[in-house]
Amino acid sequence: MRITTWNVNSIRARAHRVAEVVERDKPDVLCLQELKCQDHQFPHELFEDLGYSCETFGQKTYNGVAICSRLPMSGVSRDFPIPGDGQSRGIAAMVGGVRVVNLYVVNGKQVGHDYYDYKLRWLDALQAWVEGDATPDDDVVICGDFNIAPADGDVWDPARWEGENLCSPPERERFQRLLAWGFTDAFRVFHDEVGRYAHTWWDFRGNGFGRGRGLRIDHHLITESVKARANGCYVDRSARKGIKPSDHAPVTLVLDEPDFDPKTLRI
DNA sequence: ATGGCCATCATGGATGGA
Repeated sequence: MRITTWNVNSIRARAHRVAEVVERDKPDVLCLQELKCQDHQFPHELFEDLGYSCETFGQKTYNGVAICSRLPMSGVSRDFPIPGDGQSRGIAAMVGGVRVVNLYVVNGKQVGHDYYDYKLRWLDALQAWVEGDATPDDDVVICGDFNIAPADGDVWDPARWEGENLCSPPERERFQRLLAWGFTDAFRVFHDEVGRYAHTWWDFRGNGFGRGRGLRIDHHLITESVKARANGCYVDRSARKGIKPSDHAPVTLVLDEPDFDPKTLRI
């Protein structure tokens, strides 16, 4: 089973780019963030034609998440970890015996901003939600846009980013708290490299992608039982190239494929 | 360089992204 996470930065603006990747890679599960549309505006027909059914949790203009699957989904949850906050940032479903949780973590804007405080509260609520929803013995994958670069090796210029939003100690501590509970950062199971092939997001401004100025902020967190089935995790940098790309690249977790080469890179 | 780029919105400058 392959589970892809991708912040598409508007599904309507990105429909063709998403279809291109999906047709080529055919992931079993596709977790999307930043739909930037309401449920009725989501391109369900496009995904049906590609062989997927989609559960969406949309919102006008901002946020919005969806899980699209080639396999049957059940037990769909929406509107967590802070129900009723009007922000569509969490959706989860059972797929192939795995609890797949798709998150669009609050960006935070800037350390000290109200949005940053909300980010930390949101991450605290996420921790509580996880602890109430699952145990470390369950088969759980939490994936999505975490808006956190966990370590300096995930940042193109750690000195320039030191203490900044996406890299600040308080948010990194919250990421570590999820690991302490029982999750593993799947990408780091298979890759110890730093630099451009370990990044998932590049700023549109100043040709950040072309200059290798990226961060790794999109992740799969997996419990031990899922880790035992994991054979790889790769970033598809090719999706960041070409006409009107998202500023994020898709990241794919590979399960139950013992012949998959874990050093696979999509340049 | 207190910026740059991009998507959205009862369409044009504000908002949010990261």
